[in-house]
Amino acid sequence: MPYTAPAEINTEQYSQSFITHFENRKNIAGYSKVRNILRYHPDQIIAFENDPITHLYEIMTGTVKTYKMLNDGRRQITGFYTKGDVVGLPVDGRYFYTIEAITEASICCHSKIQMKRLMDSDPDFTLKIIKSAHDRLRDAHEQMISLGRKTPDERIAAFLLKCQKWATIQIPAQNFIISLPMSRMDIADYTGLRQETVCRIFSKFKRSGLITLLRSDQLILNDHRQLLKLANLSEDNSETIPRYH
Amino acid sequence: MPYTAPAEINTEQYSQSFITHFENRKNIAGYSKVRNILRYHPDQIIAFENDPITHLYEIMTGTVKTYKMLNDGRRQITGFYTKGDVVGLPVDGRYFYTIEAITEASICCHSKIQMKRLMDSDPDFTLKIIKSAHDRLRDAHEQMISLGRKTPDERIAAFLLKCQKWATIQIPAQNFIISLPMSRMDIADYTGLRQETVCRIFSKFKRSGLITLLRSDQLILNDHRQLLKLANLSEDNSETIPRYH
DNA sequence: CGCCTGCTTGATGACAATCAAGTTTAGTGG
DNA sequence: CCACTAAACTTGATTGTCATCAAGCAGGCG
Repeated sequence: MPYTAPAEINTEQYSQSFITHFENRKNIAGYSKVRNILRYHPDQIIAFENDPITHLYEIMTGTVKTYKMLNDGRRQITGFYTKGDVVGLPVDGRYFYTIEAITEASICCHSKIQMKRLMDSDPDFTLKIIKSAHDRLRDAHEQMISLGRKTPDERIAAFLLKCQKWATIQIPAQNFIISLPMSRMDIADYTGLRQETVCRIFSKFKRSGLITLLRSDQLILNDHRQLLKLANLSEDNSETIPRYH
Repeated sequence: MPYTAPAEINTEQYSQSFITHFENRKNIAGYSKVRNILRYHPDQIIAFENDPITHLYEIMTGTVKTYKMLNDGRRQITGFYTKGDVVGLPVDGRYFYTIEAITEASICCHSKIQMKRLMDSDPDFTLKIIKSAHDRLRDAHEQMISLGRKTPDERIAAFLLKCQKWATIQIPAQNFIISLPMSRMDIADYTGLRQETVCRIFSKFKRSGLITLLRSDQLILNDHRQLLKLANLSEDNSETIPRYH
């Protein structure tokens, strides 16, 4: 896959950034220097595994994935990220994952150096950075029990509920139609299954009325309660579940 | 399992703490107030999943594990920790894992409040906190590709190399004998296998000469090169591999 | 010594991976 | 607008592998 440099776009059209998002105010020392929004195309790579860490990335729009690969091509997707998610930490070291855009995505790239400087002057900001690390770590642990101990059905159920969560973030309120921006292969590489198995479970859930498949990338969750029960989620997702009508 | 409060022990006999460990100096404002070393017995629980976060824990001696459980008893061990490892972050929220001692362990408990206060006054200290979060996150991602995409043989190989790393930290230099403080069941719950499968792979590795089993909890790695190749580790572990004689 | 717990080995079966064949969808050009 | 192509998705048939069930073994401790 050829690497094409992402286009730098006008930052003025974006009202949000890492700092405003977390701080709910608009001006901080060094703000404009840090801010740097880039637009990425599907399948475009944002950062490579093992490259030195230079930035942390805040997703503004679109969906992004992180993954690790083995030398023989086996791949594990370690996370999907949408609006508001922050990938990376301002530390010296190398990325232990590749970051790749799934859809068109605008991403705010914060330089590590500037982040460090900002941390010195603003304790609240520092806490937000640590909070984002905590979020990533919670996700990772949830995924570990999924991969290590849950059945394929449970993993897919958990995945679907996660998708719903993202949907409610990107398109707040209403709308029960959930879009899956990622391919079946991506879902398989996230859940530790094969794409055929993912398909079969989707079909099974459809037959049992648990979900409705409008298209291969659009579905409706018909029975959240059942899905939640099946997913065996240990984290409390109740606050993000829209009410039934 | 009955919960018994850990014994508070004399802090004077310990020369190291989170701060001195990371900072290489001995006095920081609030230092003595933060410092609080407790001793835990095997199988004693240090913190429960879903309890509010009150402390972060720095392992001084012994081995500790974190795990998540499903309501039907399935368990995933998400990490093992030894001397120098830090578990937890100074954020508001709840532990998303249970922390339990495997061996006798002395643990420095740093109160979240004090940690936050310390972060305000010392940017270097803050960076160390973030670094420890980064380390935990790297481990988690490595474990995700292990659980999701590696074969049982590869997972055990990776696990054994990790054990060696811990051994070289706890007992620096020489000594090729590696002690496994955890049970077969623990290894199974860490690698996403069953204890019978773990046993079989141990036996297979033994038959092939890859390892020597002195006792069920003591072994020697006879062929690091082969083991590394088999483990398919994406992180660079070369610096922690002792030389052959 | 005998019991108990943890570890090891064996036999069998369930289930997801694999291999293979369709089917749908999206994109392209006449 | 439709024909054609390629890629993504879905379904089917078979196999291999790890979980399961079961039995034996070894070490630790009263």
